[in-house]
Amino acid sequence: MSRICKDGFDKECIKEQREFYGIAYTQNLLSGRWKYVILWFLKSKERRYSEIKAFLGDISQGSLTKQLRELETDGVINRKVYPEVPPRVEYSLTSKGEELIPIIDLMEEFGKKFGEQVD
Amino acid sequence: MSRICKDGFDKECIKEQREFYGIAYTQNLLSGRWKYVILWFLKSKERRYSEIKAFLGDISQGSLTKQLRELETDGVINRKVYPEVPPRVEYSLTSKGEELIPIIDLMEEFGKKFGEQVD
DNA sequence: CTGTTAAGTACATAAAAATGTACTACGTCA
DNA sequence: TGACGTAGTACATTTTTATGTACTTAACAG
Repeated sequence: MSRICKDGFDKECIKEQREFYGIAYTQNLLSGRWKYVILWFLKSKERRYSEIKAFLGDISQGSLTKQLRELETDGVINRKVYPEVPPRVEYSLTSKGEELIPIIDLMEEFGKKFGEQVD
Repeated sequence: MSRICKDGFDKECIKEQREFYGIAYTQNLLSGRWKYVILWFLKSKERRYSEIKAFLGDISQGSLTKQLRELETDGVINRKVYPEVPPRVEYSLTSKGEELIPIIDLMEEFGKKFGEQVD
């Protein structure tokens, strides 16, 4: 998913005057090959970096880190680092992130309804 | 937004076994720089190609046509051609597309709530 | 006969996003 | 001393998306 604004959501980029400011903001936040799935996975409980990576399977480390950083920057996930060796980092939804759950749920429902018809 | 599968949603690409099949399907359907906004714009009524283009403003013809074709292929919008000259083409949501409205609405709500804090 | 119009198409190019490979840090275990 | 494991970083490269420019079609107005 390409962001409407390449680097974060720039209010100069999509002027507030534009009627579609709302969806544009949200879609920007969620644009990225894996973000929906990551959020979906964090929905039930906090997860370690390695768990997320294993769950997604095909994602590269660089990409995963990037997506997580963006989600963190956008305030939808928390990153908690445990000062241990080897390192342990746990990701969880913030309260803002929790508010995305209804959207994720509807999307899953929609996908289940229409996606599997193709089988 | 990058599609999880480059060319449509290939069930070989994301195996059904995967728990995240549902959201993956939906996010695939909606991945594209302008799709959410296009659907949002079609929400209230059918629109002509030129209206959509004018509304989006910055989109190129090629991109717009591509996004519309994908949405059509995925069955969320209808394309009605009037055999006139100059041509007239009207786009509208299909019933499947209508089912995306609640998602669009929630996203807009979320965006309005969190997006404008940045002002 | 020529210009105008809407909705495209075709193709080369640019920009953005994702990937692969290699490399790091640091305590612990043997 | 040296390998192990987690969560990264760096950077070059590939893949995917989006863009820009030019061209098309056919009826109608002048």
